[in-house]
Amino acid sequence: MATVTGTTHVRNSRGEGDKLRIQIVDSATALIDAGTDASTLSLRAIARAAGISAPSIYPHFKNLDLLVAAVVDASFIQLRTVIRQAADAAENPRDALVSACAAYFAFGREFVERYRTMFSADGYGPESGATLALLEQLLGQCVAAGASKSTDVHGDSFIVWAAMHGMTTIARPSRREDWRLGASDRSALFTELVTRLARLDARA
Amino acid sequence: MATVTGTTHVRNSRGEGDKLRIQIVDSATALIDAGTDASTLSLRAIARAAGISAPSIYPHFKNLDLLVAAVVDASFIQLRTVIRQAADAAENPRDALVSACAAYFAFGREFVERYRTMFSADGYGPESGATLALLEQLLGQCVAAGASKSTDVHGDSFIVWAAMHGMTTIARPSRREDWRLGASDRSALFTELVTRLARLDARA
DNA sequence: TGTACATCAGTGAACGCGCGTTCACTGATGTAC
DNA sequence: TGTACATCAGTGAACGCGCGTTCACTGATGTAC
Repeated sequence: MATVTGTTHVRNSRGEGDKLRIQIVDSATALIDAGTDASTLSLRAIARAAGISAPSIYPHFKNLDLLVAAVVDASFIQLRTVIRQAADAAENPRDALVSACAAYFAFGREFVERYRTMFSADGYGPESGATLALLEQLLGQCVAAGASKSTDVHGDSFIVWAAMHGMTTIARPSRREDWRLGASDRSALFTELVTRLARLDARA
Repeated sequence: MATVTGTTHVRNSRGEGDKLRIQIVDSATALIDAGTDASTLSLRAIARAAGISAPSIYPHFKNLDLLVAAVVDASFIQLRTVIRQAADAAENPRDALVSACAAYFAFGREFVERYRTMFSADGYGPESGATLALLEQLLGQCVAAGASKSTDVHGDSFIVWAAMHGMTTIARPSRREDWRLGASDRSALFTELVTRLARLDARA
């Protein structure tokens, strides 16, 4: 785990005190991305990383949970943006769904601890529902275009999401190395998982 | 979260000091099952729950991580037993696999925090591989009996496992209540997920 | 234009708390003679 | 059979630590007159 050394904070000028809020969220995000797990993450550690004193956090966040909630919310927005970009870059609904799912997977694998934090917080924040809704919309477009045989878009998008979540969290790097994946590699398995659950047609 | 009140410990007689080890593991398990999450679980809390003094843990466990590892190992054995019983009670390979998966899901939903702990610890312990191997064996029997079209038992059992894991961890009670599952309920979705990923034939 | 003042951004010291860990100990009990 | 002793199971007090939170403060800067 890398140690996040605190940059010394330069005092914001008058009327710009709210800037620190963003800096605090960014520092907390960096701390989590550096591998600090939920149990080690403390208000004081975040203050150190942000280069400020611990009491300076209070004007911006009443407690650690609300601070983490802000990180989680921002992360869900980031995740949704990444998914949407992947979908928008695709040529057809089927590719859009598959690419979107791949982007989700990639996000979770890149920001392991943050992803975990996003799904550890109670209620997942209001942004998680929007991410699922986006997935549902993409699957709906597949059905409309005749690329998916799904007859329950609502339910199927949920199981796609749940299964992706499992694939994202269970297959961590440096774990389960004793269990070889043989000929089929992990991302191929991931695509296969999405294909079957979304009831996509076999590739032409 | 229920508070686990410590039973007062009666001193073991001579030569039976090892009994405390089991009592400590049991107390830690009870503490976790009562909703104590990983960040709150402490050596002292476990000692309190077991009705002993904190230093009394040291002769049995060098540190908290090793104690939790013991809980995790025992839990994987318990999980595997539950799965195996479900499979053994079934009439055919297909039902065996589906029942085994349902048992897995039920375990994870009953012992939410413990399940989470099992998959939070580094390396998952040596018992997790055995659980996966059991799943693989069940899928293999489905293929042999002509109940599954899988051509990659190794890979397919992995994605079944990963997807179940996602379904187990993401669909927690009291969460996502805003997102209604409509006509199709959760356990039906779970069966559907297993059916598709294990490439089981449509029911007769 | 100059000055007094209110406000703002942020600090440093201090508190009580639960934690992991250590240490010397206590008292019961089996065993050797 | 009696007694001294070693061993065993477990304790209580103490330590230093990082934490969340409070409090009175500091010093820069915009604003009113």
